[in-house]
Amino acid sequence: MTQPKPKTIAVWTSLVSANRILLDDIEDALKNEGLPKLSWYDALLEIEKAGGTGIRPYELKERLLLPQYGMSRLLDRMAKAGLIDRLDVEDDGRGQIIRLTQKGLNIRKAMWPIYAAALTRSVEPHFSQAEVTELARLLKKLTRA
Amino acid sequence: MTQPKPKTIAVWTSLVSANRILLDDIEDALKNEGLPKLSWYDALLEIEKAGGTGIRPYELKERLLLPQYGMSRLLDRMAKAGLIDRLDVEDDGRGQIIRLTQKGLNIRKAMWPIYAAALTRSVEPHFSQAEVTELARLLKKLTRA
DNA sequence: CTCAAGTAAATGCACTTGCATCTACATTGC
DNA sequence: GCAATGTAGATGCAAGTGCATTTACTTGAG
Repeated sequence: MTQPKPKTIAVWTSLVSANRILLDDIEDALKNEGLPKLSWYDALLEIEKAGGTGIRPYELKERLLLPQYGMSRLLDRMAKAGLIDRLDVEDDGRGQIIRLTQKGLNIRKAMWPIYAAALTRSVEPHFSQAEVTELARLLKKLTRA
Repeated sequence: MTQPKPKTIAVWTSLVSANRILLDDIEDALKNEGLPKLSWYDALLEIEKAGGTGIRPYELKERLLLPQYGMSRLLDRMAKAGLIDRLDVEDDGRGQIIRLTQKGLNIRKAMWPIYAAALTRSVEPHFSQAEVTELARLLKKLTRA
C-alpha cells in the first residue's frame, strides 16, 4: 500500500483547516452584511464575464465545478431573486442562455468589498510578499491532475 | 477599502480549487469502496484517540470545528450505524460520553488505506520533498487567527 | 434552599444537496 | 423520414444542514 509521507498528511490537514477558516470568515462577513453566499458570487462573476452574450448553464457548471442539478437549482434561486435572466436559445430548443440583470451586477459589486476585506485580513498578515508568491505557486501545482 | 493584492487572490482561488479537487478525489475513492464519508473518518479517529475514557460531544465539536447541532446529528447517524456508543456521564446528567465500538474501529481502519492512497496520488507526484515541506509550513500559517 | 443564569445536547422547520430519473430537443445512421 | 442514441436541463424523493428554540440538567448568588 502507498503510505503517504508525514509531510503529505500535514499538507492535507492544514489545507483543509486553512480552507475552512478562510471560508467561514468570508461567509460570516457576507452574512453580516445581508449579502448572498460566496457560491453566488462565483456564479455572478462568471456570468458577468460572459457579458451581453450570456452563457449556457452547461458551460457555467463546468467552470464552477458544480453538478448539473446543483447548477440548475442555483440558477433557479438566482432567477427568483432577480439576479439573472434565463433566455431561450435561438438554435437549440433544449437550452437557455443566462445573463446578469442590473440587480445581479449591483449585488456582485456590493459583495466584493466585503469579500476582499475578509480575504485580505485572513491572508496578508501572515506572510511576506515572497511567501504569498511561493504559496500561490505551490498551491497551483495541486490543481492540475 | 482594503484591496487584496493579486497574489492574495491567487492564493485563495488556488486554495479553494486544490481543496475541492483533493476532497472530491478522496470522497470518490471512499464511495467506490462503499465506505463512509471523510467527515466520519475525522470523527471516528478523534473518538479513537480518546480511547477507553471516551470523549464528550462538546469537546468533539470543538476539535472537529462542527456546529453543535451538526455534531449531535453526526453522532446520531454514527450510533445508528453501530460505530459508536453513547454512555451516560456519572457526574453530569446533561451529558454523554462517546466511545468507539469495535465496528467503528474496523471501519476507521478500513477507510485509512483508501484515504491514504488517494491523498498520496493527489499530492506527492506534484512536488519535491522540499516543496511539500515548504507548502505544509506556509499553509499552517494560515490556520492561526 | 431557591431562583436566575449558564451549559450540554436534541429537535422542528425550512432550505439545500445528492441521486436517479425524466422530459424535451438534437444528432446520427439507415 | 424515422428509430436509436446523445445532450441540456428539470425534478421527485431521501438525506443533510442551518437556524432558532427547547429540554434537561448544573452552578452560583442571595
